[in-house]
Amino acid sequence: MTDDAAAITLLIVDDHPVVRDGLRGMFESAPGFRVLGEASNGVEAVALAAALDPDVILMDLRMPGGGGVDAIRELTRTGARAKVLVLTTYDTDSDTLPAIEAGATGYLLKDAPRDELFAAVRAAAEGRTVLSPAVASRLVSAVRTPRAPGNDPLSAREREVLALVAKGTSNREIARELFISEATVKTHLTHLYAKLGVKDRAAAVATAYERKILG
Amino acid sequence: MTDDAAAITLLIVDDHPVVRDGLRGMFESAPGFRVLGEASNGVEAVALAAALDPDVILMDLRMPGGGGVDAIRELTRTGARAKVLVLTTYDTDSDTLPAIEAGATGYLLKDAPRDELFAAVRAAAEGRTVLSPAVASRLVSAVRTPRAPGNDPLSAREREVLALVAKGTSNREIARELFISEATVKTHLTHLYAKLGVKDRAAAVATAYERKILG
DNA sequence: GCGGGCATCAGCCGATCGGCTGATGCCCGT
DNA sequence: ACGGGCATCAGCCGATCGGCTGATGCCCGC
Repeated sequence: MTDDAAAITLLIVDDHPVVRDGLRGMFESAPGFRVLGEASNGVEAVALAAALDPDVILMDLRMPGGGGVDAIRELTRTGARAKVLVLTTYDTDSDTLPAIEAGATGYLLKDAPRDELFAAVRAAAEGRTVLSPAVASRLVSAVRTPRAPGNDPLSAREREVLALVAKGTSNREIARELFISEATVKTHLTHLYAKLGVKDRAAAVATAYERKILG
Repeated sequence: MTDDAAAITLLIVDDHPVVRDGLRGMFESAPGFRVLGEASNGVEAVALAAALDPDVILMDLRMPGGGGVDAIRELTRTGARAKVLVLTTYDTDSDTLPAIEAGATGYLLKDAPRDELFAAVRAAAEGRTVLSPAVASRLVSAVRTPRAPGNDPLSAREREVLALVAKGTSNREIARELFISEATVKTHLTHLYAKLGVKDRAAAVATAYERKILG
């Protein structure tokens, strides 16, 4: 079954051997697919993609030594023929949008059923976009809000709250510090999370440092 | 009562007018004290301290436009005669140790009873150190642990966890990402909090950026 | 004068976090 | 061989957080 002439050829990229084995086994035991190789990080992936010229690359994000997003960007830049199907563990992954912007054809969660995975790979091979429901809904909301989810300036009050958060101040303490209620602090936080495109205070602080809002 | 020749002269520094009024009223209605002036930030405080030459400066930390710690450092550097008594709202304040290092003579919480406050000011005027119990216990634990609570290098694993925290990853997600249990993630976090001298993930991320561990 | 951004507040809820206590195994340096 | 740093894990608990829904008042620009 590995020499099916019409088979869709695959490259598997994941830093976890267990996952690679699982995927390989799954696709090798199904008709219509052929696994050409495996890579354990983004750099390897780019090299192998050039050497093996697969139809579809199943790619994890967040790998030591060459992140997935960078690899996708590189593949896109060099005009690789392969379609990239991102296969990640959590939809909460903050790299969702960057990955798609970088040129990923699809974005699935690892807990997707086998059949859904097969269908997704076939769809990706044809260039059709496949998104898991959670990611899809996130995308529409991102589009619905035309603001660049990154360059939205924070209000003075929001920066003030953020600065205190960076010092390890709790919401209640921030409230007393600024003479407002805890509810208001939470509102400010919710707003600045949205503006920064993050989901908790730790990531907000990190993003703020990256963008020179703090520091 | 404001022209008592033996009165202890005071400078009140706090960004909240309410607090300044409260302190002024408290000390003006008590014998043995004379309030020379008020400042609402650190810069003002340094200037007024030079002009008025008070015995004791009651200083809040965390003020807009010139933080309290910087002001204390400046006063110490210029060899001001005044003793600085830090008067802050929470003992959770992360500036506790820096303030004392900078040269503060005492450190009290604002909810201290009047008499305790008076006694503290008298003690400060004589150069004796006064610490609120919470701060005192923190100090001993800081001394008990001879490591500089700031320069303790993180282990590779701790840095790994911290980097994920900065991306907004939850403990559970980090656990799966690194193939360890959530309990272990929490252990790493507790350790790196101690090493960085912070109390939550947001402050850890901020400190890591400040020290170029991240970014 | 109306929409919209901003700041303020309320209450509920489940999820997550952080503290505490305690334990095991590994490796390294003395 | 012993101590110590590191990594791993458990369970309990209260505190905190973040999401959700909804509301008010202010000010500004069109």
